[in-house]
Amino acid sequence: MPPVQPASALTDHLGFWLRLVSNQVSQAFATRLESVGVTVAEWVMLRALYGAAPESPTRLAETMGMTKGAITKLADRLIAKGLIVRRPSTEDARAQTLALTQAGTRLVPQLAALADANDADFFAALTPGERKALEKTLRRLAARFGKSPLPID
Amino acid sequence: MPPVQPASALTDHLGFWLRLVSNQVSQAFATRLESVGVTVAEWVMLRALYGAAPESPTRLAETMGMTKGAITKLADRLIAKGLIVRRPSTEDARAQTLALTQAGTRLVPQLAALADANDADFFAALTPGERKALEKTLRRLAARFGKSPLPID
DNA sequence: CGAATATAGTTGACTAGGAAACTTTCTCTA
DNA sequence: TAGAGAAAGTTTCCTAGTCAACTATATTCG
Repeated sequence: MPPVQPASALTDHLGFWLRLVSNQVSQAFATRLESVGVTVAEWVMLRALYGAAPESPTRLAETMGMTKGAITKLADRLIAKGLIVRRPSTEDARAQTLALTQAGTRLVPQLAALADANDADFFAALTPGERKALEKTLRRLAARFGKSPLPID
Repeated sequence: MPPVQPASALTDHLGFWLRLVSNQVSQAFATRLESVGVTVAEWVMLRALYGAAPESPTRLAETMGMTKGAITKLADRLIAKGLIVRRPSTEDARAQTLALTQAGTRLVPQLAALADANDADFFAALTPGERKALEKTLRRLAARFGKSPLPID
């Protein structure tokens, strides 16, 4: 083996640990959602539509941090599952609106309960103080970026 | 709008904030790597091979948290770029080994410098104490899961 | 020893998302 | 008020993964 120049390790970066833990939480959540036949991205869209006026795909794309093309396809899937409906806007002939169906509306609280349980389980190892500190730090970092898209929770 | 049952918001979950910030860091890092024509997954594999004996795809799959199929394709790309080589194992006729080429070996320290810069910039908003606390918390959470795959940094 | 089983790696079918081209409709301005 | 440009959505093509089937070789054990 040739002598190698020093190079920082993957684990030397906070970004690494952030990503590792984030992946673990999301994977655990995805597994829970799977039992209800919903993906994480679907949960995010359903939650975004819950208790809100019908939203346009463009607005959803902005808040969810996805492209409009991705929103079109995600919406198609949720429509196929009967959880949302797409209707032409009455004001703008170009625009569409997305809204929950009754089935979708009924589902969201259940999904929210899964999200609560996942979060509680995952962060149970932390003391309340640590949880608060973590949240504060993360919020601060997130804020540095101005208006950020929602991640896929 | 029908009366809705209460449902926790996306932002009520620590997992949400973790994911949001993780996405931001990774996106920023991906942008830096793009200038060198390397993806984040490629960086992880290159770094894993740096200063180490040749690795088998199976071991890489475990440490990188990807399937063997994904490793095959990722390795194909790095081979096409001339950064790694694949050779049959001398001990096991089924096995392959992956190792950096000279070009790959030369590249890794540059990529590590990009990773360092990305991390420094991103977490510059935190005090040293906060950074330490964040790292400690993340390491603890990560450890709860026993041996975890590397995430895509 | 030889058959069953396990393991290494690749491949193909599929999924989810991004980027950019495209259609339709709207808005703004000369 | 016509024409240029912007905006809303969809569609197409591409990328990067997963999963499961498959081939080839190793290992185990009756």
